[in-house]
Amino acid sequence: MSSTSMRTHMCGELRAEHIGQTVSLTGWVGRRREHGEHLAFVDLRDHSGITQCVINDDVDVRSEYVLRVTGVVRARPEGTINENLPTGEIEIGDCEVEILRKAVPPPFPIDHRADDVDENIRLQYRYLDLRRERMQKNIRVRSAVNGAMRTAMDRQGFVEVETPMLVPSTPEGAREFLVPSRKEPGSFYALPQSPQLFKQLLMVGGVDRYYQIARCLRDEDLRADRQYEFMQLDMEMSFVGQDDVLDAVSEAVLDATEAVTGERPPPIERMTWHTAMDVYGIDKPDLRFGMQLVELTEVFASTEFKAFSSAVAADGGSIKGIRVPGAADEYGRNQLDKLTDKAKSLGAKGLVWLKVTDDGFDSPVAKFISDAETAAIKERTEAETGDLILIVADEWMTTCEVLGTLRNDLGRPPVHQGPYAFVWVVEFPLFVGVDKETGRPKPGHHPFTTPHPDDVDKIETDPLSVRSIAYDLVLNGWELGSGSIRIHEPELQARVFKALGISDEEAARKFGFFLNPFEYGAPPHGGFAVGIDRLTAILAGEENIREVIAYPKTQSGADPMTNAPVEGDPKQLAELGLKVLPKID
RNA sequence: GGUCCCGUGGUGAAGUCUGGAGUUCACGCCGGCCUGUCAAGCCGGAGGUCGCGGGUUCAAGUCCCGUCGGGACCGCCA
Repeated sequence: MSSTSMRTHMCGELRAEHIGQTVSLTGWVGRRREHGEHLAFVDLRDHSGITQCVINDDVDVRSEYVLRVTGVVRARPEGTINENLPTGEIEIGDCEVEILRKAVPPPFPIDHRADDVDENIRLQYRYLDLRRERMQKNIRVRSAVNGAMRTAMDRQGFVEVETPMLVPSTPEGAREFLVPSRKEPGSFYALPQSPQLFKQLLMVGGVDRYYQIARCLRDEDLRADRQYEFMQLDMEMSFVGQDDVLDAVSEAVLDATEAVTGERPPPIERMTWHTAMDVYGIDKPDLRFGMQLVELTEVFASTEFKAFSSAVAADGGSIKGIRVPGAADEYGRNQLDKLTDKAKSLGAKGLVWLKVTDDGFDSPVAKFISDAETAAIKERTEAETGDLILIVADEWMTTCEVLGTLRNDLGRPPVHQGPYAFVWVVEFPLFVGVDKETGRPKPGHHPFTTPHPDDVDKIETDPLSVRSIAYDLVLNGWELGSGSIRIHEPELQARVFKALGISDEEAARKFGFFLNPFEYGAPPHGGFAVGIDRLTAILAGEENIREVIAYPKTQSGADPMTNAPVEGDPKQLAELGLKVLPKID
C-alpha cells in the first residue's frame, strides 16, 4: 500500500525485522546532525514518522530538503538505540542520497514547537503547518470520522445523494452567500446553508433514506466552533418516528468515535429540553461535571428576603442555586462583584452568594435567611464548609440561563477533556419567545417541525407550552447537530403557520416552492445533521475547529494563504452587471 | 454592531505599569571545528520601520489618540 515506484517503505514503518533489507525512503529532512565531514545523521520524515539515515559522504542536505534515500536497514550499534522512536532500533546505512528538491528554511519549525506560533503565520504557510504531526493526525482523524460515518450510513441502507451548491435564496434563517448570475444580471444564486429543501424533496421523491457529507455555508460571524463553510453528515428518512432517526444517527456517531478512539461509548442517553434547562441551565448541557442547578423555590416559600419573596410570588418565578465546591476562599469580594455583574448582564436582577461556614453562611444577605432556610439550602445543595453557593431568583428561564452560564464559566473543563459525554436533548419547544413587532411566537427550530402529539391541542391556546419533535445531539457541551420530524400534512402545517402569524398568501409566497411538492404525496419523514468539524475537533482533542480544517478562514473571514477575499476584477464585475459602491464612513 | 486580550530580527519570549542609545534570552539561519548523534556539542557571525499613522516630550518599543491585523466571547447562527 505504502510503496511506490520511488520508495519501498514509509519513514515510520521500518523495524528490527527489516534488518538486512535494501530499502528506499522518500521524505523531508527533519533534522540533520553533522559530525565532521564524513558522518551525518539525517532524520527523514513523512507523515508516518521518521527514520534515521546515516550519511557518510559529504552531501549538503538541509532542513526540509526533499530526499530519496536508498540504503540498507541495519541495527543501531549498542547503546545508540532511541527508545522514544518507533523506528529507534534501526537506521539506514550505506545511504545513496538523491535530492529531489532543495528547500529554503521554513519560517517556523515543522514540529510541536509551531503550536506556539502565531496562528496567522501558520495559516499563511498552511502547507508547511500541515506537514506537522499534529495536523497530519487531525486530517486523518477527520478522514476516519468521514469514512466511519459513510460506512455506517451505507450499512443502514442510506443512499448518498449530492444536492446542488447553487440554490435559490431562502427567506428565513442564516445570512447567505450570494452568487451573481451572469446570464441574468441582477439575479443571484445563494450558496446553501444546508440541503434542507432538497433532502425533504428527496423523501417526496421516494429515496426513503438519504445521506450526504454536505458542505454548508453561512455568512455569520466566525467563532472557535464556527466557520463560513462547514461539513455536516446530513440525513433524512421516510416513514419514521424520532427513535428511528436517533438510532440511525447514534450508530454513525458512535462508529466514528470508535474508529478514532478504539473504544465505543455507551448508548447515548436522552434528556428532555426542559430537564436540560432546569438542571443545567442550557440546551447543550455539559455532562462531564456536576454543579447542577438546585431547586430552592420551595425553601423560600415564606421568606422575608424581598428579592426572593417577589420571585416566589411571581407566576413562573423560580429560585435556584449552584454549589461551587471549595470555592469560598478562591473568590474574594472583587471576583464576586464580577460574577454579580455578569449575572446582571445576562438579565438577572442580581446574584446572591453564600460562603458556607460551619455555623451558617458568610454573606451580605445572611441576616435575611432563617435557620430553617439555611439548613434546607445546605441539605438540598449538599453544601460543605468552604463551598460557595450562588443563587438567582427570577423568572424560570432567566434563573436557569444565568446559573447555567455561571456553571459553565466556573466549572467547565476544556471541551476535549475526559469522557465523551454524548446526550440527546429532545422535546425542544415548538416556539421560542415572542416577536416584538408582531406579538407572535417565533419558531424554535424551523416552521416545518412537527408539534408533539400530546401538545397539538395547545397550538392555538398556549403556543409557548407546545413541545416539538425536534432534537439536538450534544457532546461535552458542544451542539453537534439538530433535527426534527417534519410536518407532512397540510392541515397541521396551516395551523403552525397561523400561530406564527404567517398568512396563507405569505406561506404560499415564501414556502410554496417547498410545500407545493408535498401535495403530490409527502411521506412522513424526519432527519438530522451532524456537524463534522465539531465532532472531529473533540475527537482529535482540539478546542478549535480550525485545527481540523485543512484550509480554514480567520475570525474576520480571510484566508492568509490565498488572501481571499480579493477585490472584484472590473471586467468580471461588468460581465455580471455589478457595480461596487464607495465605502461609507 | 459590542466587550476584552495580543502585535518586539525568520520563530517564541523578556523589556511597556515607572520614558533615557534596538538591550536581553531561547530556537532557527550562515560559516568553522567535530566519526555515534537523536532538542547533538563547541566557537564565530549575520539578521530589526518594536504592526502602521499621528500626538505629547529634550528624549517614545514604553505615555495619549487613531488605524490595521490576529484571537476569545456577546449579539448573530430560523
